[in-house]
Amino acid sequence: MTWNNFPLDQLIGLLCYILAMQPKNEPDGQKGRSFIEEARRTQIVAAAIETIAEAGYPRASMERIASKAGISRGLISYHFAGKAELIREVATMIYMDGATFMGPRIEAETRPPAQLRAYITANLEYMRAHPERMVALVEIFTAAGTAVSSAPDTEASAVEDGTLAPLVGIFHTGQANGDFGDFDPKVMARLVRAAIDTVPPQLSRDPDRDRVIDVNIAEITKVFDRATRALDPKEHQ
Amino acid sequence: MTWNNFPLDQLIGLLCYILAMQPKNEPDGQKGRSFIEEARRTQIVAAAIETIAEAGYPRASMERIASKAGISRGLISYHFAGKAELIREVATMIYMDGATFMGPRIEAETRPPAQLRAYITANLEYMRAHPERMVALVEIFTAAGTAVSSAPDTEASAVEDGTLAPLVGIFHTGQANGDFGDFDPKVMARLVRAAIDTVPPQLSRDPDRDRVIDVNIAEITKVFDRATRALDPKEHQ
Amino acid sequence: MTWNNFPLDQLIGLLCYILAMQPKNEPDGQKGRSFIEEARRTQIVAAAIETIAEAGYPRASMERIASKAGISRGLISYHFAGKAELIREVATMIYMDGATFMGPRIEAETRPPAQLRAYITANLEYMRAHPERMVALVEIFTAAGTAVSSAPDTEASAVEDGTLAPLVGIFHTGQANGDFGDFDPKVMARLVRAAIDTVPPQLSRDPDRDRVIDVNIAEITKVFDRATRALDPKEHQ
Amino acid sequence: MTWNNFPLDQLIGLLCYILAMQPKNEPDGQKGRSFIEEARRTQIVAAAIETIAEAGYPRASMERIASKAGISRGLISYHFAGKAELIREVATMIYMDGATFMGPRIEAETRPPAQLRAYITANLEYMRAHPERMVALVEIFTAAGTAVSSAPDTEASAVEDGTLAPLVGIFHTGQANGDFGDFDPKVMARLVRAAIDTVPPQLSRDPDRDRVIDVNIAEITKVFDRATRALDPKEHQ
DNA sequence: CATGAATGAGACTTCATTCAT
DNA sequence: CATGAATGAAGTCTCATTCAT
Repeated sequence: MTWNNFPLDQLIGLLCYILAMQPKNEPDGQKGRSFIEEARRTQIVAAAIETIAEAGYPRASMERIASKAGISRGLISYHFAGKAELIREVATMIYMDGATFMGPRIEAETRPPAQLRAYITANLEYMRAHPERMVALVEIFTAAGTAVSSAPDTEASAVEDGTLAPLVGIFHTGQANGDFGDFDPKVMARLVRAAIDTVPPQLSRDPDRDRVIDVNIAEITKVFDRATRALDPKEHQ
Repeated sequence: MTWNNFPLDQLIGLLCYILAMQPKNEPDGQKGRSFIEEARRTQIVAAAIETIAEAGYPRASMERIASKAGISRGLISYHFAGKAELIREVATMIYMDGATFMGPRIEAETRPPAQLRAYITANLEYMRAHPERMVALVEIFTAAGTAVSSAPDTEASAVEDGTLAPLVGIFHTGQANGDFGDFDPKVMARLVRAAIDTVPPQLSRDPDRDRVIDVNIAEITKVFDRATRALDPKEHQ
Repeated sequence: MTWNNFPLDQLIGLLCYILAMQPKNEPDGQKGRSFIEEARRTQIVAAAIETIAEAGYPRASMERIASKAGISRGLISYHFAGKAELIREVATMIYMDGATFMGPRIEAETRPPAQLRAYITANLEYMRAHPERMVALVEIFTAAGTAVSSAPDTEASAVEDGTLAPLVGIFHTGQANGDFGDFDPKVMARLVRAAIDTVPPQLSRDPDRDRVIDVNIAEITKVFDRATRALDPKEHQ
Repeated sequence: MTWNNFPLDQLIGLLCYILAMQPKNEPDGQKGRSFIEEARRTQIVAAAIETIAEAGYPRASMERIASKAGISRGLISYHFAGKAELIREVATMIYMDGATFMGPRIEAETRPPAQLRAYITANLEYMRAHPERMVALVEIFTAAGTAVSSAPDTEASAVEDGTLAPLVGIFHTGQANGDFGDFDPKVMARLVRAAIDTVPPQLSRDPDRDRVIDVNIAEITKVFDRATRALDPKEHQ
């Protein structure tokens, strides 16, 4: 089982849900987009990330994003059907990039406990490399998340399922082979994500980014190592 | 040391931080308020909680809150100095009520590990009783938190410190007497809170509230029981 | 000709115009008002004067006036048909009181030039005694004056005529007996009033009230003494 | 010393005070403004002047100004950062234009008494040409002046100093060379301005604009000519 | 492909006024 | 006679979006 295939599929599933959240659905998005258009979209998404990370989602108006990108408001509307699509693009881009960054690191491990540690560590290392991206993502998922979700049971749950899928997969495998103890995989996955999502706000507050990352890697991996491992001494180590 | 005094003091410390976030600080606020006024304020706060829980903080406009309460926009302005004061009241009310609910349950336990379990359990039992309150509180602390935080190191950190103080206290005590192992109390407290704050969104999505609460109580207490306890000598190293 | 009768008549004429500016015209106002009612009205008017003088007319809301008086908003509405009537009462009260204060001082002089000096001096001495009243009056006549005047030629002109009448009378008399030179009495009266109305804003700015009053009395009387007196050396002195 | 340089500098000083009254101070404002934008700004400023002159400052809401200009409310916000900036622009525009109009006329005179007459005459001639502008300006400086002034000694005094500076300069020069007698230059300047500011309200009331202007030019110049000139030796004492 | 002018909805607040008690 | 609860209008501002150029 390669990580590259497994979770990326799941992520793409997630992204389809995200994309499906808005009615205006361009044919695919990968099709007839010129080079310039793609470059502009990338530039705008980058500006949006910076703006959201610095000013917070509620203050990230199209105007602010545009001026951060050095372009006009209208140009954003030209390239994106609306603010919702832009935000979706931001989330998608960060997810895809994050998966590319984290995938190999998790794939490098063979046993589920090590994969879990790698998952946590890779997430936080990605934050160390791109703090503004993760800050932005958390902003979007908190501030914008509830604002967007209107049909409670459908979309939001699906998005969550997609987000948690990689972790749930690790837990299932580990429980099957006895590396992990007995717990609800989905609930545990949610706790891991919540723990990881604890970090971006700290990065906004604490200037010593490296220390924050290091401490949290140590503590979070330790917590979930203990929380998930099988209890029987014989099985352990 | 009774829990009644200890964490309530801490919570009041938190509330002072919350109140201090806004300049207009009435002498006490508890003074000459008529019965009708108090009733209206309570009604408006309740309507605000419902609105925030249902529509999310960003969509909880004064208009929506007013119409949920069946009153006019102006009446809210008559009873509250502004939206900020209303939101502060909502947060304060939930915190105070939550402290009243949870205090005795935590106080009933004498040893830190049991206090930690009681803290988690009491939080989630309170959510079972008042799910919309906790949804609203999380909305406020996420959506509004980032929106408000302009001075990075001052307010947000102070509010967080206040929120985490009771847990940090438990951890310090338990580490001192050997009940708990070695970990960073503040980071661990943040993880516990993050785990608990995982639940309100689930309540919005899953109609089977009791099952959600039960499962999460079981899993979260188990996770942090394992994560915090002192290592058995034979397991160590 | 006694000053007491002459200008007071004119002022009452002015006041009738002022009162006529608003449709709601109680029978007379002097009639069936109880003692308590009169006391309340006086108290409210005094609070309005203070509030306007301190906060400026635009900021002098009914709420602020009420709380300055230590009573409720509704009580003002009970005693006055509306804000317009209250403001009219304020203007009327100040005018009447000012006339009572200044009348005898002007009447004490027999020749028009001395009456003019007395008029100016008495006005400024009244400001020294009751600066807040004059500040309030100027506030009302500037900020509120234009806001109220809707029919250009009718009311505003009438009010102005009434205001200037005493001075115009002095000038007519003085020109008839040769004490004054040749000039347009109404225009000159307007200049005298404008000069006097220059002082209240200075009182708001300069804490040394006495110096301000003294300097202005000296300069303004000197200016209009020179400006109005007959030119022929023989007639002069 | 040319008048063109002297008072324009002073006026610019005044404008700096006005501009400094509001925190948001664009680098220059003269920079990259398109032709259309400049035209719209001019149109909006013109509409604001008309509205203020007709309805009075307190009734000159953004809505009224917009509908007078035949545009939407939002468009004003698009071109001006807020109402304060719009009003500042109005004041600035009138001042600059007035200075351009009046400067040469005053500069044409060499001796201070003639300059004073020219100052008064030019002011009133400008009112003849643009009565609504002066009405608006007086409205702003009275109604808005008191509304804005919160710090007594700072802004209001500074603005007043700037306004009076040109006249004070004339008086100082004239007193130094013996053309003027002994009086307080600042107080006298205030009286001259008050006299001039007497005229705009008359224009609102009297349809015969030319007569009003002519009479006031004659009377006001005469009054301050007499009031300021050095006393003839035989008249003295 | 890009701009920026323009709109209109919506949010928060202030305020004068009314009315039941 | 007095209170204070309540309303609704009006005002300023922000913002996403549309559209002519």
